[in-house]
Amino acid sequence: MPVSIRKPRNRYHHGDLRRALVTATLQILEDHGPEGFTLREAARRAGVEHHSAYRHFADSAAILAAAATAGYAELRDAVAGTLDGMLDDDPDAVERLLAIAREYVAFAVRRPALYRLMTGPRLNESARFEELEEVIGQAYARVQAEITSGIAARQLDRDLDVVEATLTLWAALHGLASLVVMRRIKVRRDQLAAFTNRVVGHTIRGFTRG
Amino acid sequence: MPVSIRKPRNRYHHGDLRRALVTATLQILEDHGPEGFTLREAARRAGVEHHSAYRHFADSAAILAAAATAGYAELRDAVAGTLDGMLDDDPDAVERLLAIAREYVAFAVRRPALYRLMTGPRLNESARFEELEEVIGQAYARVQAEITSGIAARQLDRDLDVVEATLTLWAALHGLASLVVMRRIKVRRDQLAAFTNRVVGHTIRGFTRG
DNA sequence: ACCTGAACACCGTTCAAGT
DNA sequence: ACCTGAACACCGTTCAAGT
Repeated sequence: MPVSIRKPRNRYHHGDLRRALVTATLQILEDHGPEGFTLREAARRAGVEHHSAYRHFADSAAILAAAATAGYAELRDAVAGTLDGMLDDDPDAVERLLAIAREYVAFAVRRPALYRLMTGPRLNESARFEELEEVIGQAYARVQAEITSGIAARQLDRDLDVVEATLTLWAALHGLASLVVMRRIKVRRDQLAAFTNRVVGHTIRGFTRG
Repeated sequence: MPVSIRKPRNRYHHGDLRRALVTATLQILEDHGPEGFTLREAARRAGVEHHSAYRHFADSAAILAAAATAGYAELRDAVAGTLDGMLDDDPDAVERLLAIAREYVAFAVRRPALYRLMTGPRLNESARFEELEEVIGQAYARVQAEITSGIAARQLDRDLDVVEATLTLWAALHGLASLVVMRRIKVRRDQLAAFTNRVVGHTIRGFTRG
């Protein structure tokens, strides 16, 4: 008979089944793409009977929403990290927006299946998921703040509509990332940053001078 | 006993089951979105036992690919029709590219579920579907031709890389259409054309002047 | 509180016939 | 040639227990 340990680990997930299911979902996405996800497979990888997932999520869409939320948080942090890392050099607004673009596209290429989930039809009725909407809003707000301060610094056209410019950049980033991830645009990895600079540069150039 | 008619209509689909399945698929998309499609539901709407679909399609992805092919053909024709309709007035390249943009976004808004199918993850391994790739290529080629002649007419920057400019515009169109269709950007319908002009205008302005 | 287990109505795909 | 029908291994979700 084995010596019993104090902390009862035999309950297996110790209340972390929620996290385990999200982790399993992210793994499934990497292994089999967004279409490979099933609630049952996630439960299988987490080592529990599939019905257990309903203790932590309303339905299978809620698990995907949680994975997408983690993805947007990573994207938001990657963008913020890059911008914060540039603070010392204080480059101009165009450079900072290009840095956002490179980071955004790099994220999509780094996690293609997760990116497709985050922007794909399975999250269509995502208004249900507050936390997801919030973290998307945070990522968006960071981009808008950069454009706002670029205008204030007179490095972008002072007549620019901030909201519309942010949406324009967002659309350009998503469009490019999406086409690259879907392999409709083929770029070598070591060319990706330069390619992103040139493509998004066209749009950002449209933001300068009146 | 009913009078027999010469043409044996009782075979029900007369060999048009393929078309009937694609039509049914397009209807399902309109009714329930891209996630609502199942092979069995398409067969049900076409009035046949579900297995009959395998006589005409390799698998369920092939039915979706056929629906997407029809969608890209419609998009290609809509864009071409708009451009051809402008021939008399001979407007400049910027105006013609904006017309493409408005038509593209209008198509996506007109057929949101079809658009999401056409650009979504379910068509990921679309390289299998020759006809689909071909019709996408045709739509793409029409856009590239406009940019090429815009450069020749000195209305766009002569140093523009035609391929990269086309990819840039394509990304801008897809990004905008996608965000609108996914309801991440909310625009009133009667504002959509003007909004598209302003958003894509930023990018196209990046194509002008050296 | 958290997880199991059986059941239900689906799904795509394969095998074997029917006409 | 084209469609049916039964079967198989899945799926998400619900109901009812188990500890």
